[in-house]
Amino acid sequence: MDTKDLPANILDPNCPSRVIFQRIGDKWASLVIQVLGDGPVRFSELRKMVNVVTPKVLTQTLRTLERDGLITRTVYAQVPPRVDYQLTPMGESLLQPLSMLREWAESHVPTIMEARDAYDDAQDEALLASPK
Amino acid sequence: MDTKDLPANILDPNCPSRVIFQRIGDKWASLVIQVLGDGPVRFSELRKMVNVVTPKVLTQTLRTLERDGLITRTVYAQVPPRVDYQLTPMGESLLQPLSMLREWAESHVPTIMEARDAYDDAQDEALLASPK
DNA sequence: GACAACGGTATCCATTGGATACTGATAGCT
DNA sequence: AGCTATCAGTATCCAATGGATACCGTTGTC
Repeated sequence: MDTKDLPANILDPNCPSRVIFQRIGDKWASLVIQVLGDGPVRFSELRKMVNVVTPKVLTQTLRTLERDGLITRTVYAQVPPRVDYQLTPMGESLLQPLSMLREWAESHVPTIMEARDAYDDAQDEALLASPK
Repeated sequence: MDTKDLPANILDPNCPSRVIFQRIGDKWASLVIQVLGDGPVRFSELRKMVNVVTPKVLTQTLRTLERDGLITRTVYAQVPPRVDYQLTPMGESLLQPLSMLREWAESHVPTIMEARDAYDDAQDEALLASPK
C-alpha cells in the first residue's frame, strides 16, 4: 500500500505529514526559521542569535532544513569562509503559522507559570499528607 | 535580574516563553492536544489514536500537559479504572494555532518530499564524483 | 483460582543532544 | 619564516531522552 496518494493525516505514523509536523516542532529548527525571517544570516551570527546551541547541533539542524527545501546555504569562496543561510519561499511561508504559535506562547506565559506553581504546590501537599 | 517582568522573547533562553514554545513543539504533546480537540478521551483510547506511543512516554506527556494547565485528568473510582483527559480552555485556545501548523504541514508534503529526493540525489552524485 | 480489563510503573537499552577540543585555509603582523 | 586571528564547521566523548518490554494492583466473571 502506497501512502503517497492518500490524504495527509498527522495521526498516521506512516504519513509524511507527521514527520514534517515534527520537524517543525524541532527544538532548534523553528527558532532558526524565525531568526532567518529578517533575511540571510551567517553561521556564527545564527549561533549568537539562537541562544545557545552547539555548532554540531546547529549544523545538523541546518542540514535537515536545507534537505527539506526550507532554507538555502550559500558558500562564499573567501577566507575566512563565509556561509549564508536564508529562507526559501517555502520557508517563508512557515513564518506566519510559526508566529501565531509564538504569539500564543508569549501571551500565555503568566497563566502557564501559575498553573505550574499550583500543580507543584499540590504535589508537595500530597507528599506531606502521605509521607511514605 | 528577574525575568518575570520583561517582555516575552523566544530567543532568550531564560524566558519562559521559550520553554513553553518548545513544549508545544514536543513530539507527542501537540498530537495529544489535537486528538483531545473533539472531547475527552481516556488513556487507552489516546494510545490508539496517537499512533504509536509507549505508555511511559504518554504518561510523561500527559503529566507535563496537566502541570502546564493545558489538560485536566479525571479519575473515575471504578474497576477496571477509567481516566479521562480533556482540554482546559487554555488547551482549547491552542487548537487554532496548531491546526494552522498542521494544515501547513499537510499541504507542503509533496514539495518537501521532492526537495528531499533532489537533495539526496545531489548527495549521491557528489559521492560518486569524489569516491574517497 | 485463573483470567480479563485498565491505567499505569519498572527496568533496560538505543538514540539523541550537548560540552569541549580540534581542523583547514589564508591574511596580516612581527 | 613563524605566530595569530577568523570562520565554519568536525571529532570525540558523555549525559539525557525516548522507546520496547515486562510487570503490578484492583475487582468482576467463569
